[in-house]
Amino acid sequence: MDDPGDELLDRAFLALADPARRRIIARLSRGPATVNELAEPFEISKQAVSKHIQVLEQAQLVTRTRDAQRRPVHLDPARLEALTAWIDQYRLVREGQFRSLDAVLKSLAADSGKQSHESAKDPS
Amino acid sequence: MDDPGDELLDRAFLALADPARRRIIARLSRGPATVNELAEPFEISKQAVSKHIQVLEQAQLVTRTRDAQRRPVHLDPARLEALTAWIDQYRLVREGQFRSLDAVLKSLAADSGKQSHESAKDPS
DNA sequence: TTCTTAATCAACCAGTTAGTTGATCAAGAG
DNA sequence: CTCTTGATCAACTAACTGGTTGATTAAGAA
Repeated sequence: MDDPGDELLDRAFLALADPARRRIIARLSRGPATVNELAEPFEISKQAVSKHIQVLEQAQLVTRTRDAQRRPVHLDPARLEALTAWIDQYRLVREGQFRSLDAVLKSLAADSGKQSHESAKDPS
Repeated sequence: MDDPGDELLDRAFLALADPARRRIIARLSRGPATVNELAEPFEISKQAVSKHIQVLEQAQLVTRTRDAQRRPVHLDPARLEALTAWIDQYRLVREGQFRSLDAVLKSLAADSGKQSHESAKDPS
């Protein structure tokens, strides 16, 4: 009953449900950074930032390496893709309500012109 | 300093960070449903499901209408798109680290001009 | 009117999260 | 060795989350 992928989705979405962690993601998208570097633009303590990074790490959104005393944090875009993959399952399905579908239309070319979808897929 | 759109992102990601609410989203992607219908596959009480729907509603992921005593819940895909829009800002940026891009490549067909420059500013 | 159904409101409880401060560990530098 | 830097660990608090049960509102049906 427990989909093992569920917990990872839980952690990932929860990790992004915090503006500080989203800012950390944004910063890491420009390259790896240490805890001190990440903590600098925030008013919160370094320990608090370290906890945020732990949350991101448990969600597998970032990884940490070693460099002498420093522990540089790297963004792992693969997990971000898992989130968009989940969302993309649903953001299109009710055709009466969508808006800008540009990117998705090509990946749904097989399903064009219909509004019924008998997908027996039951994720999360 | 605080982006007002931030709070909506907070709520939306937090709303999705729960398997029950993701199942509700999945169910609603197949059409509107009442609270009782949504509560049926769960073991939790109807009140708990009602709370979940409130969370989704505050995140503007769903809307509620009125039909006699029933209050059918509808999925609002627009907000899901806002989430993918946020993620898409970052999921590709570090070219040296990506992994499986299969699904993404087609949606980036128009973006073919961008490629990597090897870590120009990063001491390793 | 009374009865049933659909759903929310209110109060409460257990577990978790985000933040703090202070101590500790690990790796160089002197 | 000692000292400094980078980062984590430990303990604690305040606030929030997810769930419960019981009462209440709202709309029809009898």
